[in-house]
Amino acid sequence: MTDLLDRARARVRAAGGRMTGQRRLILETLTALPAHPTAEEVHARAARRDSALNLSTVYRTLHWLEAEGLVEPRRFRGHGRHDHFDLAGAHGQHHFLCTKCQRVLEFDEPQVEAVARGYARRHAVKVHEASLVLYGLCAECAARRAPVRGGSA
Amino acid sequence: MTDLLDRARARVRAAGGRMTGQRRLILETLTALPAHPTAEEVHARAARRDSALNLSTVYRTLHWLEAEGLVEPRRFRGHGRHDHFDLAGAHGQHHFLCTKCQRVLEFDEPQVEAVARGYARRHAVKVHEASLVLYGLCAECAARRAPVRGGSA
DNA sequence: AACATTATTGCAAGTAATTTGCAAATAGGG
DNA sequence: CCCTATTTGCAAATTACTTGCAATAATGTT
Repeated sequence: MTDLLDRARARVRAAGGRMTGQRRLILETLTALPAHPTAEEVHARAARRDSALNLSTVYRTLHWLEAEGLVEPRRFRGHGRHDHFDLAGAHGQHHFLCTKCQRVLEFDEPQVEAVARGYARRHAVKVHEASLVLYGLCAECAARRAPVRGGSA
Repeated sequence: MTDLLDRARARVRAAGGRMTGQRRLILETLTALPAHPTAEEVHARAARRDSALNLSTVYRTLHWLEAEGLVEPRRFRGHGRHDHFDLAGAHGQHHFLCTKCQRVLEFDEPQVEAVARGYARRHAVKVHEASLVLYGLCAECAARRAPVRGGSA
């Protein structure tokens, strides 16, 4: 966790950027928050430590971190139209989205990387990232929607 | 292609919706346009046939078609923050995005569905849709960025 | 074929998320 | 400690999409 933070700080330096208090705070906030927060959520949480922190600074910092490859932006269907941000490598690469309760579950699955490599080879492209998103009903919602056979009769 | 249109029309009927001129036009426009157009693009093209067609009608129709399962919405990183729409089943389920030239290539890959089924079984969830997105450099951009070894010396 | 009913449309105004211009602040090198 | 370019806060702007409402038109009924 903090190891990620250190890597991030080193990279920020290497990129020739200035390590301002705001950037440090935003980076730390990203490690403290649960997965895929929105810019508003990062701002709300970081503002607990620096109430002067501006939302546009959060947006600018997140985009800068993204350009440096330190943050991965994501968008989820059914979650309005805002962006979500994760420290690169801090969470599972793939996601399951419940279309009923909007729950988002992360997972990793090496087979996906194998598919990506196969595609890259066959089409002569370079693949830097693979993101699988599954849409469906989570265990709870599925159970509620399709009760056990003969259950309620 | 027109087979898709017919299925769509039947479904619209079955859903109890009225088959208005605008809906027919939007549906036909979706089959005529290249993959994943934005609402603006659908509107622009459809307006060539009915200049009175309003953009909000396009949005409402696309969302309604989505609710009926006839249209699949997508969002691509690096393509601004608008939604893209495709007639369900009209295009490949998965995508490759070139992070340099923004090109989007579609593909199908049965192995992905296998991964989805495996995940569904292990986690007791129901998966209705799986969407894999690969980010990287297309063949052209990869060739331009990393010339053949010893090429320019 | 005219009519009633109610879904759908066009228009204009509204909203949410994000972006930008600019003057003031400040990190980091000399 | 000072200089300069980078970064910040603030407010206004922009983008992509949504909504309220009166007018219009699709479909069942006669």
